[in-house]
Amino acid sequence: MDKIERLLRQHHIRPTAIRLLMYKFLHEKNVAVTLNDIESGFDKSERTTLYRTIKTFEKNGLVHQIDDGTGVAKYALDEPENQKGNSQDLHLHFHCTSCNETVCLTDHKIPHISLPKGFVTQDMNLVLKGTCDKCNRK
Amino acid sequence: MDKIERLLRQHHIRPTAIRLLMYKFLHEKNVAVTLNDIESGFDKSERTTLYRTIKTFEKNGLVHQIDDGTGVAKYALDEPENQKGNSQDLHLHFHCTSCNETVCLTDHKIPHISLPKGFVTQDMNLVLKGTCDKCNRK
DNA sequence: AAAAACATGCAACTTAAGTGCATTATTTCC
DNA sequence: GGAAATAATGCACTTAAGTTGCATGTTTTT
Repeated sequence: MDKIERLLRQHHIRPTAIRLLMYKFLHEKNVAVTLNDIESGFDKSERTTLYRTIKTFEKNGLVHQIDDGTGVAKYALDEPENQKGNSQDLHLHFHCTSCNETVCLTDHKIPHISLPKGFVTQDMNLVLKGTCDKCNRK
Repeated sequence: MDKIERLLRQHHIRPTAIRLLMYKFLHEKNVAVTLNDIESGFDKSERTTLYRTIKTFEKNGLVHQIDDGTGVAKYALDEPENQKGNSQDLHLHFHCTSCNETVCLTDHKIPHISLPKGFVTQDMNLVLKGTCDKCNRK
């Protein structure tokens, strides 16, 4: 409890009730969640607040937004190892078209790609799509 | 003119006036366009029609949709060499955060990526973000 | 030329994202 | 500790993109 509070403070986020709850919520999930997912998990609070909360988390480097091609933004906690270094976490994401879940594959880094002359890369986004381990076992 | 008509027919698309115009429009551009871009280029026609036209093109393998992270779907013509083979065109896209243009880098293929056991990949999406050659020259 | 199939245009709906502003809670500073 | 300042929350509303239903118009088929 104290631990989460300290973590939020480290990121310059005031640890309000909702924020603590949302952090726990995100922490329990091991998949990326949409704002709707979050909303469903919080009967208490209101969409706008949850929206602004996740945006605050994002701005302060606690979560990253994932664009998996479904057209809806998803969010996942930054892993601690990525939080330390200020290097951007260029891990890839896997989107399962069967269960619609998206997971971070944090230990799969995106390979370096050489571009035509004049292009400067600042960021990248790689999403693999297919069926995940859970769905393939069924 | 006839050439485009034949091309559409080859893709089982009836060559109506709007479709011919849209094909030309897409062909002239060398960047991916949004539905809004198309709309702006066609005072004549209506959003719904343009929407359905581009979707018809997509369904019949004439264009591919690109999700560059801006939250708006973009479309670009499939290159002829990709049309022949039925292998999915796994080229990558570059999105310029300065001019907001997105281009297909068709000769840059996405490298193979090995996944954890149980994951089966069917498709993938790689978008690099940064500044393009034109913007860097300015 | 009539029937069938398809394309187009208009209106309306859905969903997600985002903003303005009043109210409530938390810090800061004396 | 209490007042002022700052920030968080909740509600209503707006925007933007995508999408569908249906009536009308056009093309194809026979």
